[in-house]
Amino acid sequence: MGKVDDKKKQKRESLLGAAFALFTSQGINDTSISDIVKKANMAKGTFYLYFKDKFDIRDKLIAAKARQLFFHALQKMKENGLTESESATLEDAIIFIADSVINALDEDKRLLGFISKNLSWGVFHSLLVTSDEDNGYSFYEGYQTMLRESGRQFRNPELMLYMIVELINSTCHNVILNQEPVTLAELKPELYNVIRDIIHRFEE
Amino acid sequence: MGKVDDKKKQKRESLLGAAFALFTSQGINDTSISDIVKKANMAKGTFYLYFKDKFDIRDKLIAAKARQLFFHALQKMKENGLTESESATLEDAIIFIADSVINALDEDKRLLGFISKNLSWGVFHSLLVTSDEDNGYSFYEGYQTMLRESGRQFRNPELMLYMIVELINSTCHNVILNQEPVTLAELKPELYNVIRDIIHRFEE
Amino acid sequence: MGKVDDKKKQKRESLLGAAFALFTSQGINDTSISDIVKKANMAKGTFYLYFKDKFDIRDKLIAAKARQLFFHALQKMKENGLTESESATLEDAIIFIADSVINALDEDKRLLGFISKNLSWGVFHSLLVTSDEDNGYSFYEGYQTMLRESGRQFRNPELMLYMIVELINSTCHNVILNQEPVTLAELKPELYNVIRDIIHRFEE
Amino acid sequence: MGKVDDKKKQKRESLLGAAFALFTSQGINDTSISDIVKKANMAKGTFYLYFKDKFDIRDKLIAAKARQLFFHALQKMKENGLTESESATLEDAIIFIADSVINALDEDKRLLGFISKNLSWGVFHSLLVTSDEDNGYSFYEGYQTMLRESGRQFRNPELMLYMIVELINSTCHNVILNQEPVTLAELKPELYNVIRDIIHRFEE
DNA sequence: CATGAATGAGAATTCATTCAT
DNA sequence: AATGAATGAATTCTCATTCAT
Repeated sequence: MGKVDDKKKQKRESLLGAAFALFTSQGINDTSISDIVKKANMAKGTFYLYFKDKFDIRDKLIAAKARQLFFHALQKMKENGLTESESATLEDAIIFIADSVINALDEDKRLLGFISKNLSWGVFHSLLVTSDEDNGYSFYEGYQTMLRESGRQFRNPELMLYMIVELINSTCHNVILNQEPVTLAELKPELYNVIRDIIHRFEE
Repeated sequence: MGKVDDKKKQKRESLLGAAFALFTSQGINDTSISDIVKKANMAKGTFYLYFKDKFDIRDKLIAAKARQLFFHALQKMKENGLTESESATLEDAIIFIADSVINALDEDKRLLGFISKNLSWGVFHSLLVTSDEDNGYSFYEGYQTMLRESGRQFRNPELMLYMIVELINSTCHNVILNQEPVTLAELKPELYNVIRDIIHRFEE
Repeated sequence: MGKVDDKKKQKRESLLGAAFALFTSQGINDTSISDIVKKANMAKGTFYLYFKDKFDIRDKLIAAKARQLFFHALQKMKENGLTESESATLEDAIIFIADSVINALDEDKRLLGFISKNLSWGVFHSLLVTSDEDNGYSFYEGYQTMLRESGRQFRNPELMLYMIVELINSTCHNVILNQEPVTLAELKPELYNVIRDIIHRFEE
Repeated sequence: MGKVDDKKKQKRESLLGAAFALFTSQGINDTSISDIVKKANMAKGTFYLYFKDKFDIRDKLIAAKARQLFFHALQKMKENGLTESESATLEDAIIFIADSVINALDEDKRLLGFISKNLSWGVFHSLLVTSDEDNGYSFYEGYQTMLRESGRQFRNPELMLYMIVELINSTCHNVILNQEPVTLAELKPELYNVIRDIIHRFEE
């Protein structure tokens, strides 16, 4: 039984870890495969046993990190019992999740730089629909359940989500990294108001 | 002023043109200084007489292209006489400009790819406040004039603009390039509604 | 003898087959051990249990293929009863064999490319004198028998054979692969005439 | 005037010289671009200013060396006044040239190994028809002149030449390098006899 | 016997930048 | 001002071979 497989998983994790550290500290373009394997204490050839090239490992990393981010946000929401509360609206839930994610990114600016620059809708969407191999949870199902349980009707739920995600992603990036044109504290209330507006607009 | 200056300007333009063609067709990362000077019919050394490096010419290009885009949109608005119309609201004007820009980008997808990937708020902002060396027009002044002439009061005009610009930029990118998750025609009405909401939210 | 030996022989054959397919389709230089074992459905290490390296397996292959070629030619000659015919001269026999081999190579151009590029006199000679492990037949003995049975005397039979073989090999290679400077049909009569001349020259 | 061009020519020659030394001493496959530039005392990048890759420089080398070989043989023939002699036949002339080339290759076995392994008919033919850029001499014209001046008629002069060249090339290779199956001294008379036969065969 | 993960030297190629002309 | 030859560090990727399982 899997002593070998264990080792392989460990190597893979090592490479992912090293790549993440380097990507976030010096940028993807300035990180070479050489850098990654040196940091991971492996031979150069080993990299190619696990990943096709730099972009392959980048994509795997983004997916993993973004998934983690959402997973933590959902867990937090469950812990806070928001889902059971009578008065909590759909808006509250979505904003709670957004706030969790934003706070996490604010605390880890490197992660923000990495994810935000590379998170296209394509990646995000495939992340949504693919269920995690470890826990089998699909975010898109969760989203749909939330909408259903709210008892309300929405026109184009996917577009609604797209606009919310893109708005958050694009406005927070510069605000968190450069406090420009406002601070995060100033942005948040306005952002959440607009999110409420968006949801309202899509309700039938 | 003179023949020499003319020639210099011409060389500079040649380089900018060649770089733009290459950046948009093969991407910045895959374009070398060698490629640029070859396309511009110049010697390699000449490049360094006009630009510091690849990123220098990239930034100059983005600014020029984005400025052009807005300038055309404003011109179009003037031609259509929207500014003189009694009933046209501030919302109408802003959406008119947005629509012009979006349509231009939809017709020139390469330009979209180039600008959208590189247009950070920093670049956009410096573009706003800097007045054009040729015609001395500053977009930010124009924006403020528009707000003033509407006779209405807004809380944080810069943040308002920021959110609108980021929302447009981030939602249109993928929709135009991949028609995902909806087509541009489907996105537009929803997008413009949300823009109206944003403006409404910031009114005092 | 037994199951184990059978399995071993089978593995060896698998490797030889895979190597031949790859050598002839992509060339020896562009074929790696990795490619070979992958095609043979084996682990990399297994290769080294049967062959020393790429050149080892190449040499074994050439010998086997060349031997096969001659063996088929001889069989064909026996079937045609050329050997028993009264009027058939030594020249007729040699040209019959040459023609068989040339036709076979013309029909399998990949084999031609492979053999012709790698068939040095050294390999050919060792092929001649070594008797096949399976059927114990030595070509050189056959050649000598042919000469003896012709009842004629030749000065330097080995050199005579050498010149014939080299002439055939070197002229046919390019003609078959590129039809240059003439087609095979055009070459053949001239070639066979020269072979007759060569034999004549060596007769005492 | 060409101070720069002189330097360029010198660099090119340096690279060709280094490549030839290495190709002939360790083989093409075992010679890397790195080796070549190191031997030529240049930076690696410089190689690519003059040649596309290893095979490009190899082809240029073969052509140059083969051309040289023939040129020397022709010069020698003129010096010996063979062309003016009444009694010298076409056969004598061709064999004189062949002998010159063979002797040169016998004295420079490295050159032999290099040329003989790489001299396909394609290369040889392009060498024949292309006139040298330096002295404008085309070997094929010379060959045709020789035939014409002999006052005799030949069926397919190109095929005749092809067979002679291939026979010489293929038989001498192994004989010179390994003295197998005979020595060069033993091969020569037989070889030249066969060449006479070939010429005779093609006469109408 | 068989496996296949791991190695790490080394190959080809690119490219920004310099500098003598 | 303009040129373009030369540089050489840096990068990606391959591959024969070993060896613990």
